[in-house]
Amino acid sequence: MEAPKNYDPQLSESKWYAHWMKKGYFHSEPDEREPYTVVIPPPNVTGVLHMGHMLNNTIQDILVRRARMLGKNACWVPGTDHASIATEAKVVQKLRQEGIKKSDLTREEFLKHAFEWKEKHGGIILEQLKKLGASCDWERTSFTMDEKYSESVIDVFIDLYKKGKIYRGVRMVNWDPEALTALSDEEVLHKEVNSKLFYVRYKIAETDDQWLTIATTRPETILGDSAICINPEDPRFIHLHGKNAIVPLSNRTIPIITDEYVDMEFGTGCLKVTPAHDTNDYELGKKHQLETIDIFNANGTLNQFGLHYEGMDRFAVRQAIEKELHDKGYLVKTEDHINKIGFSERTNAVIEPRLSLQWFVSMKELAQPALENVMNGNIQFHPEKFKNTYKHWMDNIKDWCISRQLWWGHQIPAWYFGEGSEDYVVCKTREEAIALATAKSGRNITISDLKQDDDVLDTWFSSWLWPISVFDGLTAPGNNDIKYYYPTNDLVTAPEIMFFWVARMIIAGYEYLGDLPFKNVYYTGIVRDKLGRKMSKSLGNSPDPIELIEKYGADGVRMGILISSPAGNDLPFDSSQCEQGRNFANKIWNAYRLVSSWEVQEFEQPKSSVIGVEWFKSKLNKELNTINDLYDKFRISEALMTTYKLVWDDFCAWYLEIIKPGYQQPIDPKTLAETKAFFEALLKIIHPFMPFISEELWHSLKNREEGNDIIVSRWPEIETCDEVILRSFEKTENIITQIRNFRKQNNIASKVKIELFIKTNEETYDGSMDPIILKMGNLSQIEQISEKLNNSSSFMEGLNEYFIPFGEHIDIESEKKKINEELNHLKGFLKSVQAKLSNEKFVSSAPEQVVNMERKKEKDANDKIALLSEKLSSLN
RNA sequence: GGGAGAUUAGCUCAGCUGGUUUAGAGCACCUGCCUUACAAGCAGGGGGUCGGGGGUUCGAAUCCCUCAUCUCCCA
Repeated sequence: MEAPKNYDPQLSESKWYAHWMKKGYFHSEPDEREPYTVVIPPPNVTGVLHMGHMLNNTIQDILVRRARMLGKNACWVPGTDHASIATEAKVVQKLRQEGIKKSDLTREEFLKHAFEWKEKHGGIILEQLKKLGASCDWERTSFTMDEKYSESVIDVFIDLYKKGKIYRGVRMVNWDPEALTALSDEEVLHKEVNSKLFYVRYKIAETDDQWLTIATTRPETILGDSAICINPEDPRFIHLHGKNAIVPLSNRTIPIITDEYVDMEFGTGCLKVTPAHDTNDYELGKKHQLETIDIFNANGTLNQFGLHYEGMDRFAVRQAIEKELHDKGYLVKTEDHINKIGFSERTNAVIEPRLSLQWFVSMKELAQPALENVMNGNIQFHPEKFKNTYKHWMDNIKDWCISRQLWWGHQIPAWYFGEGSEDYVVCKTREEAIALATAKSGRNITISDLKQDDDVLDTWFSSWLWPISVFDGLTAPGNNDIKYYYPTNDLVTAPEIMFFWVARMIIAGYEYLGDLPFKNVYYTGIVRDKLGRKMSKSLGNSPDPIELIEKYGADGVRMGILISSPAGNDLPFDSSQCEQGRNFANKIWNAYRLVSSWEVQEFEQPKSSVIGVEWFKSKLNKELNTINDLYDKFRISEALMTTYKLVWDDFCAWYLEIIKPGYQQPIDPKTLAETKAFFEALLKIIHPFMPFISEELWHSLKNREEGNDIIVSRWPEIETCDEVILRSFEKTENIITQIRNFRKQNNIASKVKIELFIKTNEETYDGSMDPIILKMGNLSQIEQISEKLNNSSSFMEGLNEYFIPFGEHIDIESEKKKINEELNHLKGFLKSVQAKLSNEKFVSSAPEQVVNMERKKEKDANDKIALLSEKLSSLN
């Protein structure tokens, strides 16, 4: 049965994916081959596929498939991340819809709900990746809360604690009043916001009517003020040194202190100090031993220190207090002001700096090898510019707050046996805890005396072990997998999580295995919509990837998303790009239809086919070489573009047209065999980008033995490439284009045969390409002549002149115009060349080669101008 | 406020260890074609002086300075 005109992706995709799965091609076990390992950036377990995943996983699949074809033992480990805060937020929300409050549940009950949710929604994203064609080793699917995995997380906590790298302490942390947890610095997004600057006056103590004015963006925190601070150098406020001030509304007396920290230029030069609610104020408070008055509850409402505002939300209080300050004469004025405010990455709540007791990892020392090995190139970033960002962060690395006041995650293995700040032990089990606590306290501790820390660990405290723990590298050290697959090869991820994840994996890699976790990091860009906005669920501007796949085919979408996406660049995505991908698939499909339609008959290979084959062999090798090089440089989208042009332009538009027999004519066996061999090689090159159609046609092209699938075929080897024939063919293309141009300008149908005469002025002309020109130009003959041919249209290629005899309706004027345009161009060119050559300094100081080149340009241009001028005069 | 990067055809990007022809590609666009592989196609074509200014050099999109605009990271 004849193949349909258009390629239908639906028919091949599920078929071949199932076939690959059945054959176990994605599964990897250690063997004697060279390993090629990629670990997926684990998506949130309850997430759904978005365009960012599509880009990211397409790139990984391309790398993995190519490595497999290069004969490596390719292993792509998939999995999901428990994403503690994001998942917990979703579960809490879902429970709320059912009328259940988290606070009404015990930890165990809540976790039961969470696991149910995970069972129901977890892993949808992995199923979606299969639609994309991702060749992950699904037998190795990991989850950051798997038993072994969790064990390794806890082990690492204990180990770092024992090494003194983890400590517990009261610090100013980023508090998310909505999720009711602390966040790491990296989880806070700073945004510019229009706000107001409030000028509030404070009475100076023991005076009747002396005041000072402060400027603040947060008037509600007045109730937590512990001091007023001025710059000691500020001449305006010398009289305030050593005095006290009265806090409005609460009427507390607070000291006026001096510190260089205060910017005399900003606001009024008087700063109110609220150590409990601002990071800088906290530092000031510590320095000057100020009282710390925390006026907020955990959820952002005011507590008893908030006086009559107790129980109200912080933002409501800001409005109310503005009014009260105004009514009571404390508010001097307000001004519009733009400042940066921190928002929770997950809940988008305004972050409240809050003093609390948390666990921290001390990072400075741990970070050293991770910094060095990126800077010295042991780990390579693509593009390299991200090294700068990385270095900047690593040089200024801060301690990492790892405790989260959540339940979904790895519960911190600390056991408390008393109220004292040191009354705890860190260990794996309750039994160990009893023994340790007994020893530490010097009294007999029983189970009922022990309470495990309620908090869980930051999600990234488990993700940073990903390349190690998916291979059980910590719980079963030195096992075959970890020995074989680690270090992994390439990591493909977004620059946004360079600090969250990439940097910390590198740190963990060196700390725990003494080796890098991966050799290359490929940073993808952010997928944006046409308007340049980041694609997000809340904006609703992200197309559903699954719908795209249904519409354009997985191959089409893969190509569409990759075609204009160099590493590290944002990708403005428009679904019309997938059309290009779909069209390409269709082009390949039709090339196959053509090749498969030919009848074979025994006869001698036409001269044009002999040359065509010879040329394409060289062309294929040259471009394959380029493609390999681009892969090595991680210039994946350029490798795709090169492949696209090789297939569409060189193979379809040129090669197939050259060897194509006339309508209903047979083809000779030699040409057909060679063409099929080319087609096979091309399908292999296409396969990493478009796995489905390449597998489909691989089987259409030939009956294959069981197990002879393109996915496990060998990547084409580079053979020699004849540069001479390539250059000669380029000229031939020009000649044929000129002939087509002549036809078009003179309205001569492509079916009508025409004659071509050549006057050769170049010695190298050997006529070897004539059979191709004859066929592609649809010529009746090519004849060499030694004199100009009158009454003809002509063009030049190099210095050779080509003549096509005039038909009846040739437009001499347009012929002249054409020649004049070319002359003008050449004269302009010549002028620029001569300008250089007449410059003595150029001739004396430029390298000889360069000067000679310019001389040759000058000669060529002159020769050509002479020939064209002559031609022009012959037309007159 | 500190740091990094970018600015090349309508769009997305190459080119940037300075010199192989007065800048390349894909898409989009324009013109003509339903020429029996493909109109999801074929053939042909137009379009930028490389963000502005200054400098170094025999020579700059490519190096330096400066201004402008944008993006990202950090505080």
